[in-house]
Amino acid sequence: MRTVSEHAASPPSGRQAARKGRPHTGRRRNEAARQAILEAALEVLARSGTATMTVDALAAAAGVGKQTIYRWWPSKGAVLAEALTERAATEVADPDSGSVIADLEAFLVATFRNLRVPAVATSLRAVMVEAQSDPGTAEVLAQFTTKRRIAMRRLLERGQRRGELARQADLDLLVEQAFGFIWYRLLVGHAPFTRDAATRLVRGLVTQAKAP
Amino acid sequence: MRTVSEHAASPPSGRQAARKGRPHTGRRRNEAARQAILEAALEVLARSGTATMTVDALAAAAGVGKQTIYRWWPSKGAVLAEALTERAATEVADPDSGSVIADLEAFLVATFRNLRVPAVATSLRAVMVEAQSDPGTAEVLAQFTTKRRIAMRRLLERGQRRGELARQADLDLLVEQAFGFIWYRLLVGHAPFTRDAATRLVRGLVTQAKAP
Amino acid sequence: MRTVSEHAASPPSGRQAARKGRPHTGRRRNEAARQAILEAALEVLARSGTATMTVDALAAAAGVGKQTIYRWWPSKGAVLAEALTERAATEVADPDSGSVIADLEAFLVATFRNLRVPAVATSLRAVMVEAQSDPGTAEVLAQFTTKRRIAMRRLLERGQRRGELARQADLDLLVEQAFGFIWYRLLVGHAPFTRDAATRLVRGLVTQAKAP
Amino acid sequence: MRTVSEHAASPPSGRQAARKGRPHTGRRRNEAARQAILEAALEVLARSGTATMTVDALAAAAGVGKQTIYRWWPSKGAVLAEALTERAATEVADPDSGSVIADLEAFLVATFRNLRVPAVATSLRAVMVEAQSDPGTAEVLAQFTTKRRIAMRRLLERGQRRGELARQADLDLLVEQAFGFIWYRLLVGHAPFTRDAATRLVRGLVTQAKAP
DNA sequence: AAGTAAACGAGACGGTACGTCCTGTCTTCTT
DNA sequence: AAGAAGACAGGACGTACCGTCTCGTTTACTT
Repeated sequence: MRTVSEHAASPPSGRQAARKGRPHTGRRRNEAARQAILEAALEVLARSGTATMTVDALAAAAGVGKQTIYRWWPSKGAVLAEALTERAATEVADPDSGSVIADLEAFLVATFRNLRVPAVATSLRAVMVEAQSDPGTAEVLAQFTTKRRIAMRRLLERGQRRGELARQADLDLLVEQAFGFIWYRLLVGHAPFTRDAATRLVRGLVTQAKAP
Repeated sequence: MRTVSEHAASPPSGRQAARKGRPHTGRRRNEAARQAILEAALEVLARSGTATMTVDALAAAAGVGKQTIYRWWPSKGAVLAEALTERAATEVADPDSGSVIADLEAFLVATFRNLRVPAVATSLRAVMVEAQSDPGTAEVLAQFTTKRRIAMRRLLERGQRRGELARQADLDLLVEQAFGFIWYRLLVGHAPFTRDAATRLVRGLVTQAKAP
Repeated sequence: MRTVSEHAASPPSGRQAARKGRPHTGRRRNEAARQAILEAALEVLARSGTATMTVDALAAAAGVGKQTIYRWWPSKGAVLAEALTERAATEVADPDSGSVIADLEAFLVATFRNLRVPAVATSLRAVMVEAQSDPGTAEVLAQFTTKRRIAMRRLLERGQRRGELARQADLDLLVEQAFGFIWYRLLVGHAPFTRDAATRLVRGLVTQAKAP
Repeated sequence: MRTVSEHAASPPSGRQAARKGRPHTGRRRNEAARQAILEAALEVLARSGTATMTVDALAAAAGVGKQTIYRWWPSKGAVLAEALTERAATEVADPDSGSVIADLEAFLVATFRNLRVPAVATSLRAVMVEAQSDPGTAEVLAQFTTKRRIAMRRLLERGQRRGELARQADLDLLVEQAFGFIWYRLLVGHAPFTRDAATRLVRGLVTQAKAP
């Protein structure tokens, strides 16, 4: 997986193109520190919410100097966002059973289950909050959400190709309705992420997608 | 409309009940200051987003002491929420043309037009951010969003009663899909609130609602 | 005694002249905090030298927010310099026995005794160091040293008026030789501030001052 | 002249003695780098004073890795001290005209002229500052100042032997008064190193030294 | 009219977190 | 092995806000 930090590390490689013969000088990035920071981010957040999620606490928990954080990430939120992205990639699969309904249900049920974990919900909320005032976080969040939308869209496209969904179904709209529903519940908090809610959402989306 | 500040102002009234014979002493609340604060809140926010929305800046912009803010509101977010609620009450219509499609389109086109005003979008984002950490703001936001959901639901119910929508259509789901779509775009910012987007959203919702 | 902080507090009074009718608004400076900071400065420094003399430690020792320090002093060094100035005023007297030799000896013996106290020597060194890179401290140090030079000069002037010293004696030169000797020993540390050293210095200065 | 870096460089030579048959392995010390560092030290210092005199800046200015500095010198101040010592050795003369007054005047006028060069004054201040917290620098400074005191003392001794100065004149005191005067002006900065100041100082010292 | 009490603009206060800077050490690749 | 480059842990810096706490003034009601 291509991470943000790999991207952040790319400028030196970029300079490589400019100055031939100097592919890299100096100590390399410490991968252990990177991992420690990402893990500490989730742990600190889980420990007691947004309040204790300070850069100092993060650095201390990771056993790292603050500068090492600021060297590779534009902000606290960007760290968090990357930590989330990395975990999401390993946790949410891309089901392919041959039936859109089943796939969509699997996808959303798994997502909802994930969101019932308080630490996950808190993390996502925190990233969204940061993104509203910090461009660095906003960018990482944009990448994260885009990746998720693409994942669901691909799932739907398979169903459409198989003729399970109407040819003229507006897949992008469906995807935005689905993730909109999720984030809205996550942020407004008026209703929980029950299994039943997932099922109803699937039924609604499929109904819309099948109609000619 | 019962505002937060009226609620916040109640303790003095509470003391009144406790100590008979002393209905009120001292200077009364300065209504001009209240207005100045609410207006300044929107203005400061519009000026340059969530970042500069500090209590000091708000107080300075309103020409008011900080204590005057903290005397009447529990938090910055509460001020903002009240400012928004007060304005929203005057701006939102409830169209009733006899056709759900027309009504829904009117409702959403108006909403989208509103969200294209930068100051409005910024304000809503700020309230949402504030609500994630401040319970007072969260409550106001909950009231606000509930009111909006009810408004759209009523609109849909009229259509359902008239037989325009399927009897078994999941109206609550439709409402959450709609507002989810809106808030998701507002917060992630990956796509604008074009008129076309509103139309597509209406079409999707109606398709889903009409299917048996 | 007019202190630096009083001076620093003067801008508001200065504005008073500009805007009539507004002699002062808002909470006044907390004199207790000022005292606590000055005392903490000496205490922290005495505790373990220049190393622990950080602004955070100073603030913590005084039970004060960092901002309260930065509000009234341009830098750490300026605090220290003021603390020293304030103490010096109370500790070093202006002897007047009728004999320059006796007075000068009293003055220098007292000064040397003071400099044998490690905390005092450390403080003076620290201020001198700060003054080399921080203009704020430099100014306060200049005031401090000027005051001390004036004190010694007045002592010598009395002797000159009484005819004890040659009329053409270069008093400013004598003063700079004396304080030069002191600071040189303090900073280079090649020899201690013994009583005998004080006596020799007095003899040398008087010899020079009496010669026609 | 035995320099600090020669001393610092001795451990490798020490290892040479220990392990016979392996007189030296690997690359030898780069003399060009040593020179570059010493020159950069003076240049960086002259550029804008003590504030910008950081190890990173020094390394960058010398086109050298930081480790190369730390490999050969115990501290920043030691570099500076060596740079200064090296230069001073070439610049200071020991006048011997046959007259103490003339010699002393020549010595001090030359010294004052040197101190009017901003880069020289800044460097000396920096070393003095560094010496207050770094023992290595303190030692080098002690050597430097001792050497200067001895130079002046020798000058005075010649005069005393020739009978130009009183036999009981306290030469050490005179020397400390002279250098005290100089460092005091250098560090407090209340008055410049004019030619007239040098002359007055000479007159004062000679007056004191001639009196019986 | 005098007294009393609350609200007000102003701004200082104790705290907390921020993002930057520097130090002295460690790591990588080159000479 | 020494060098240039530069990442690392650690820790101080000076700034920005927060929510609270005085100040002296203004306004309104009660005697």
